[in-house]
Amino acid sequence: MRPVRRRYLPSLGALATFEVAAKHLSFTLAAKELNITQGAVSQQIRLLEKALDVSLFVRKHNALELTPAGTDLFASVAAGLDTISEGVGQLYPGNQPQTITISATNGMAAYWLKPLIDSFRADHADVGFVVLASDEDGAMRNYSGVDIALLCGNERSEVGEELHYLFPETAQPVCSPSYMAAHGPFETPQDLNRANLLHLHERHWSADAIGWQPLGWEEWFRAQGAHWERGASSLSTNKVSLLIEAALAGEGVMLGWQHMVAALVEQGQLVLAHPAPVTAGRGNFLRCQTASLQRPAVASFVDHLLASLKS
Amino acid sequence: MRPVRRRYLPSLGALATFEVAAKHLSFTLAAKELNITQGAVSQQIRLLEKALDVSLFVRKHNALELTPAGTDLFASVAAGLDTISEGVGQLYPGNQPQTITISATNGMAAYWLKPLIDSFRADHADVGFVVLASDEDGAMRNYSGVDIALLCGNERSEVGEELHYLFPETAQPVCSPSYMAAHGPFETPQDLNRANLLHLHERHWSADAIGWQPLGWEEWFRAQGAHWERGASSLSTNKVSLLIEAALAGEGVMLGWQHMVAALVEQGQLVLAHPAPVTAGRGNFLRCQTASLQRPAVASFVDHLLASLKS
DNA sequence: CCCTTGACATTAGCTGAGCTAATGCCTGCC
DNA sequence: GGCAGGCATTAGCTCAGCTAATGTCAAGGG
Repeated sequence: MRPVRRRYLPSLGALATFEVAAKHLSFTLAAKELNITQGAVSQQIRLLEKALDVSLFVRKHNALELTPAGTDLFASVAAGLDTISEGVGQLYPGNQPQTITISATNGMAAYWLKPLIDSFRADHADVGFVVLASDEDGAMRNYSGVDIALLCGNERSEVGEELHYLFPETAQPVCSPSYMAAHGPFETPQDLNRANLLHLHERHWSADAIGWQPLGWEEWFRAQGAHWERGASSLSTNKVSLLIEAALAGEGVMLGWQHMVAALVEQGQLVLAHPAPVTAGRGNFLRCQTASLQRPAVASFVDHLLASLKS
Repeated sequence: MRPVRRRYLPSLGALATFEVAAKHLSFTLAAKELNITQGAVSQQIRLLEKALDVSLFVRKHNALELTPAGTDLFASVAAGLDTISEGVGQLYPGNQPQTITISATNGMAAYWLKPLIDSFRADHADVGFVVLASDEDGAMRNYSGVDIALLCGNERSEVGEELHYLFPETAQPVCSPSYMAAHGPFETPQDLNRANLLHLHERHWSADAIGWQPLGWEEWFRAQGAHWERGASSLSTNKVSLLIEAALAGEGVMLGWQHMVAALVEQGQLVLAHPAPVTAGRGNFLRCQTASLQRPAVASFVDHLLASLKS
């Protein structure tokens, strides 16, 4: 049986989808934020325009523009949803002082999350964090005990939780500038066969909290259509931190996840040994309990985190 | 597949349902306004409270009260939906001067709708009305040509339209005060056998625009568990207006639909010959095109009409 | 000029939120 | 004690909202 229309309005969910699409001017990015497919966004917008009997977007090649009607509607829908969100948020007053509990894998926690927390705390010194990191203990992802879980995979949310797509699982070869000076440059993928390739051991991937297909040098060479000669390596470990420290020390070349090494590359501590990436068909997500999101600090942090992905 | 949560909010449709329930302080009345069952409202509110992890209502016997959290949420959700409604309404500017086209049966148009239009125009003198009334022409209900249709039955809305429950189909015996003085009182239903019962002819009920099971004296006596002696009657007509004029003139007793005779009873032109009602298992509805509702005058009139049912 | 890329459009098909219908529970009223 | 009326609950139905796949189109690069 067909849902009833309320307040003479079309689907309120569709209006919220419209708001996200209008914000991004992209159905694809809206789909990512909402964790649904681009086709679902496209269809929902189409049905909304039909129900309202008005065009909201001008479709251009590889771009969207809002129509004047769409611009006006975006303003009022965003304002209306802001009002509603504020009201829902105020159901949970007095949550001070704030502590936010987050779970993540070790590498994610140390090389991506903590810097982000530090930048957040620059403006929110009153908010404390509990960071629960492990590659082995799968229970860390179980989230009755945490506010936010950072996850890799193809996640789904359950009743009572929210899910946000962060970025794809992409890695590139990186090494220290000194290693590059001594052994580089590596102009073709094939050239990396002469480097000391540092390995993330199979045990990392099969650990309980990860449980994914490996994304290592074998996958990298295959993606570039090059032949991996499987030369000797000075290090293979299941500990990402040991790997990164070895790379920083100039020991060799590691495959570095973009989100983990971006800051180090920016600071010049690491350089790209070769620009070619390898991407797994999975993404990184943030999953959060709805109840936690009613706490302003948690909502602020999630906003901060998502905003950081756009800069 | 499960709908995604937007803006960390629970189902926006559920929040809109909550707003209606909070306004009425009744799941039953909210269900009537939304044209869904009371169980659907109850369930939706229960799931909303679970998702928010907060109680919004205190359930009392035959009554609801808003909790403090519910009161706060009601204010913000109503304000948010007002903002969104206003934005949607403004997609259709420049609809001046206003003309509203309404279809109804003859009796409904003459004895209920027109007084309502008059009271509305007291405050909206710039709005004109086209009233299309017929008991015979079923095409009047076809609503590509009308903004609003007043209907009797168990209606359903289609895509692109809204439906509102107005009131049940209930009738009571009425006559003029002079007839009452001369022939009354009628203390038991059986007593009405000695009155001149005025009849709405079968052709009225089988007319194309109505097409319902009759609701006449036979049904009234049966509902009271009394015996109808089928005495002679001075008038039987398929025209409700002729019937009402005969009753006003003191010719006899008619079965008067509450909504049609309420004003005449209030003005003392008619009195209840007997208070017992008969109710058909159907209701009266207002059905309206979504596109029409975007016009402010139409929306205002519908609000006026619905508000009049509460006083 | 052809191929690739990336974003929107569309469609077939799946599924659980949202609904109905029925019934139970509970309290106040008569 | 029985009735009335409103909320709670449940079994079961269905289509809105989604996925997955594919088509279309225009811009950019070789």
